[in-house]
Amino acid sequence: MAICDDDNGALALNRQLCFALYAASRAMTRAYQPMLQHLGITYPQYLVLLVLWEWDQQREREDADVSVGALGGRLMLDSGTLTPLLKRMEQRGLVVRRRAARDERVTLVEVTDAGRGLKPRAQEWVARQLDASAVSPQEVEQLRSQLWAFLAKLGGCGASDPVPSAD
Amino acid sequence: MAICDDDNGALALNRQLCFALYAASRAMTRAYQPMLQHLGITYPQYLVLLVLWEWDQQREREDADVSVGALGGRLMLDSGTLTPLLKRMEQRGLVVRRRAARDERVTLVEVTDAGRGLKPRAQEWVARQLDASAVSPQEVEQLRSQLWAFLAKLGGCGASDPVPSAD
DNA sequence: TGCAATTAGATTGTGCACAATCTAATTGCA
DNA sequence: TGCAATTAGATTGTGCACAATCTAATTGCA
Repeated sequence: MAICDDDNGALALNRQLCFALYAASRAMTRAYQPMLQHLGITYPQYLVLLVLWEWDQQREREDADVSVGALGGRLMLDSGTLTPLLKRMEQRGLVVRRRAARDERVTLVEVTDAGRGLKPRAQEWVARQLDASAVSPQEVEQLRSQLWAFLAKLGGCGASDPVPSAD
Repeated sequence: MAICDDDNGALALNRQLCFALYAASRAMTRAYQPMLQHLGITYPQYLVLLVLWEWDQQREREDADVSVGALGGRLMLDSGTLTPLLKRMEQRGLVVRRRAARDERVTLVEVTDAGRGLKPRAQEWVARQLDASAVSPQEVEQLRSQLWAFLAKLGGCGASDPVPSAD
């Protein structure tokens, strides 16, 4: 094979990014394992709870219920992923699922007290990890904003940085 | 609920990063779908091929065979993921698997001509995408190096940037 | 106002990830 | 030199992701 290294060119460069994303995402999941195992949930279930915790807090009005579609929109996941995941969470008593009264096609998801109860523990763990971590808040912020800029440019189905410029 | 927004604090910040990584990784996979479907492979299979193409080229000596373990080390995947994946690739004629003669515990993986044949098509597609993309090579490079720095700090099991500082 | 088109989830099937465990081959030391 | 410890993959089981399809509810227009 007398082909020089440049043969890889664009492939090699692009590969670095697609592989880096893939590896970093899995490494992040791995880093959360000790906490998740302790709480008895999975990483995607944790992400669902983060959204539910946030929305649970924000709602002032009684009818601000969360549909499977709204959750999927926020997490960019479809019903094929969420339906079974939410059923498992329901079995563990973390959420309740019920059909909306005014449109029976819609399934509403609500976090239970048990689900809310996991929040302080998660919060404490995350805060401790950030303190102990070699990664500075500035690095986290920079990486986060670059990832969202990248996501937006990938034309990702309505992807928009939930923290546009300042928080 | 009279809890103020700061309640989310570290949780919200950290959440942005872990979710951004998760979403960006899946968005990247999604962006590759048109090509992957055309080639009849999956995203992880594509990553395996990238490694095999690279190593296939580099080997000058006849015995530079790739073990499942070496592949797993490079991709940070274990045998539970790779074994079935490689079997599927073997069934499609993209790779050959055989036991090493000098250590029967080791399984060697080799890319076939059919597997090599996909490379030009992948290369062309990636080059075209990069040209058409709204993302500049500088952005790609910056994001890539930051992800690797982050990966290394996560203490990721021997994770090291394959392109340490310059390429 | 009835019926075609749309919409929201649920279901089905394939392919990862990964923890836990198993099996067979190999090492290395008593 | 025999046998306990180690090592490399393979296997098993659970839980995502997601494309494709299905079903039931709802809309909206002829």
